[in-house]
Amino acid sequence: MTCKINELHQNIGQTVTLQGWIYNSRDSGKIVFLVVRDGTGLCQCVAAKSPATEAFFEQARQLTQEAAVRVTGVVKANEKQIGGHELEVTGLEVVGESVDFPITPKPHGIDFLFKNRHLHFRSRRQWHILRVRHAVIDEIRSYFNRNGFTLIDTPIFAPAAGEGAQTLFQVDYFGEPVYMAQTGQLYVEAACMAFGKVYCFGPTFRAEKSKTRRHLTEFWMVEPEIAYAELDDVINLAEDFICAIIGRVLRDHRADLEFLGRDVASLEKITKPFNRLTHREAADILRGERAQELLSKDLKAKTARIEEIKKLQAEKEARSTAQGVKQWEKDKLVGELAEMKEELGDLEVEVKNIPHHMELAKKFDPGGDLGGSDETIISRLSDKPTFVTHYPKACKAFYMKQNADDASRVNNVDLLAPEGFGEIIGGSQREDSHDVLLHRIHEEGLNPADYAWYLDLRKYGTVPHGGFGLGVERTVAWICGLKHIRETIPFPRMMGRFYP
RNA sequence: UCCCCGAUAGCUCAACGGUAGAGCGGCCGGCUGUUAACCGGUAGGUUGUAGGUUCGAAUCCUACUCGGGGAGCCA
Repeated sequence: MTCKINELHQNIGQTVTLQGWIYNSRDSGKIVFLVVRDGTGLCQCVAAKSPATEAFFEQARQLTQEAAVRVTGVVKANEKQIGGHELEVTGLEVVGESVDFPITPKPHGIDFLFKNRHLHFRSRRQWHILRVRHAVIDEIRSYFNRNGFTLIDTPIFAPAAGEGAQTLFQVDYFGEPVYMAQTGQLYVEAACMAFGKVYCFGPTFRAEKSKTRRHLTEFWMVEPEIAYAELDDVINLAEDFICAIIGRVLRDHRADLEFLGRDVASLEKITKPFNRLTHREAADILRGERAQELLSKDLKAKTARIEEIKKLQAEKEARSTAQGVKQWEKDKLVGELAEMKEELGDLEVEVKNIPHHMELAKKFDPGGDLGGSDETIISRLSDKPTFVTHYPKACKAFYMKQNADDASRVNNVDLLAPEGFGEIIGGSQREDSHDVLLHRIHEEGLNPADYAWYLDLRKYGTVPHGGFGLGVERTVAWICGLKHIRETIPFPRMMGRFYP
């Protein structure tokens, strides 16, 4: 009987066959330990040399990393092992050999791992992350589906430049220039006038020349849009939606988060209501004492941590080269030293940047956009996500609804994830007045002819409406507590990386 | 577009301007409870590319390529 590793607990004492790949193997001459993975988990399979195992024992001893195997054996409960089980092997079939699998259980560099991404996500950490991604995407779809939204797929080839044309990938479309979509928003606006509540969900493309831990050139975005809605409705939807996603991951993927070392308690604090600040209030915070205090406290903590690491480094380095220390301990120390070196590098960059960020915050222009460091400051002030609303019109897109009380501001919202993870949602109420919208198109120097169909929406029964976009990878990075977004997508596309 | 850092064996890294090394992985051998197993042996290199300085360059200088991080911009 074939069986998946995550079903082993139902089969204790039974003889089952696992179909999988060798994750790691060890042998001591007369006993072989095979760690097998099958996509649902890991299981250690043990074969001791005996007349019963004679037929396959030598073969088992020579199995290499990632060889494909069918392993038959008796399921034993064993609390000490991964998953709490062990398989006592009674039969083995090699389905596919594996020669010189490049990714070993030892540390590798990022460049190497992502050049081998097609093999990299067989490893445990990546497997846990991509399972969380799956759950996040599944919850996104089911949240909207159970709340009366209709899925509207929007085109990837888009005719005109929406906003900043420099950030669009241009494609030759039978001799005409078209652009890879960087949002489906204009189209879902049309669709919500037909269906009331809609969402689109797919890949979007940005040609931003950004080489940072928060950027991909191809990423997935979900964009709900609702008719008869004002800014508060958009915010309430976003808040409820984020809680649903977090709740789902906490319910079904706690073990994945724990493997990743995520502080689950901080995710449990993500409950309604989130913080709400206007851009003006955010500006006051940034320019005030609170931001400076936060940053100088941060600076002190990080400087102290650097000293601590340096001390530890010296100790571990001495121990790792000392006489009579076992090789396994040296290996462990080398690994720890590599991690410390990385943390130290990060900390040094941050410590270098903090004074600059303090300056930026102090001099923050209340009429300008929030920069990356400003977002980080705001998002560190609380355990909960923070909505920042009513940005200056000048730094936002033409389609955002002009505020009724202050024409220099728009009814928009960004959601900043806590712990410094930054912006994961951008949204707004849309401009529903034909004349104001047309005026804004002119103001931005855009060609009204390109937006004729979009302006039509304001001519035939225009209503207040709005929506937002949520970046899937940034959300997954936040939930998993990852510092780099590239691990959250199976095949990342970044500046200078499009293989495999 | 700008700033900082890096490139040495398949991988992760060492090497004062003076003969290029270790660990892992591979291969061979040993070991009946291993957890990144361990022990012994073995193969493996045009030091990213092109110039320059020098008696002598992995090491110093210049340019380029590629990668990492950050600014701007953004989800």
